[in-house]
Amino acid sequence: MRSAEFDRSHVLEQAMHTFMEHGYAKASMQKLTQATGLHPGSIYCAFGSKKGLFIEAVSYYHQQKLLAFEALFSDDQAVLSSLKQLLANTVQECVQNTCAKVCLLTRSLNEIEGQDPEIAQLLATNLQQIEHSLGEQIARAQRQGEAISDEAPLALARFITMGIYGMRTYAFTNADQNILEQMSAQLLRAIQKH
Amino acid sequence: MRSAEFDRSHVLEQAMHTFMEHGYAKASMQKLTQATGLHPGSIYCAFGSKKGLFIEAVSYYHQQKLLAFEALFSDDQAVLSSLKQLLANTVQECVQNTCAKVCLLTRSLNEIEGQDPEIAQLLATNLQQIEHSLGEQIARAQRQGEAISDEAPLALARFITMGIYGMRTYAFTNADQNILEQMSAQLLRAIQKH
DNA sequence: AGGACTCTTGAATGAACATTCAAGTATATC
DNA sequence: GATATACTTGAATGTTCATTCAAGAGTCCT
Repeated sequence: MRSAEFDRSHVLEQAMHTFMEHGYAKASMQKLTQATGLHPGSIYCAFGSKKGLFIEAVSYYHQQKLLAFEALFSDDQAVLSSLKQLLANTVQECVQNTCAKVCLLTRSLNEIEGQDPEIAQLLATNLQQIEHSLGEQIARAQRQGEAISDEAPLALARFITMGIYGMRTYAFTNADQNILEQMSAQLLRAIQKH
Repeated sequence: MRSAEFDRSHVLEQAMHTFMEHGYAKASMQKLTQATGLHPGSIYCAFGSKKGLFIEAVSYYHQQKLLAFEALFSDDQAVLSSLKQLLANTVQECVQNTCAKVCLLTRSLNEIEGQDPEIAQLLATNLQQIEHSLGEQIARAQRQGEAISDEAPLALARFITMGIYGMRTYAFTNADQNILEQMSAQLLRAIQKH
């Protein structure tokens, strides 16, 4: 026996950054071997293929986003203020000048469309899971009497989710923090009671 | 002298469809020659490169969208009803099962990020032009006393634009017509007077 | 210490890619 | 109809790509 010499999390972290920076197609194996420090053979041994590595990197990204979401929406805090923070964090990501400005899930979903149904399905499922969690939080806000619209919580969650997707694409045309903050405020207002 | 044997508009139309279906990177010259009926040499003679062909195909797409926009927002009609129709048309595109479901501009913008600043700039400029036209229409609606929020027309136009971008990405996760129509209604409500 | 097992290495492989160009072909002008 | 001037053709080019694999090296067990 002999255990693998590399730290799987660290490799996935680097691969994730490479895919975020270059997209799926343009993240060549050469870039991936440089970023991860692994040789081609090791990547194929550990992940099977470039696609396999991508799928694990996506899952790694998704896991991180889920954890951040759960940390943000802790039970002892108003849902609306957590939501406001979620949008503020998204804006902060969008105005970065690093690969952190992109959402690996939404960017890859746009790229992969019509190419690989298996990857598209994985991305969609991951995004829907976050949307679903958001729906639960909005339902909680309604139960707790926060000043939120009495529409179906899932409809409100979808609307916010769509808004975040839209902001991410919008930021590629104009990564102006003030504009993105104004959009966040408009989104929040749209789901509040008035 | 001898005039070109192919119809430039027809070639751009076919190239546009190929880029919409496969994205920029995966639309290989082989697929492009098959779709357009042109041989590689002819494409390079007429458009310089794959990138040159893409840029012209994007401009062709943009031109079409601008014409459709102007036809929709004719002067003798309430802006809000044209806007409603614009969103309904977008939903119809999103639920198609053909390449017509994607917006070449937003999809390419997501794909190209961090790869080719020249193309990114072109896409952003084209998208901003439509956003700007929408802003003018919203200003007109305000002047004509339609039941629309009295926020800055550009801010409202940005919000709708963002919403459309969001719906397009959302549709990749769940192309349900009812859901997309509900989102459209939520977007419209958010910019109306209340 | 020796042998068995497994992981690592990185050059080699073949496919797919964008691009070029010399030969071929059609048109226009005189 | 001859010549010049384009446009068309598609095989060839060189590059880049994902992937493989045989040789090498490390680790564990007896």
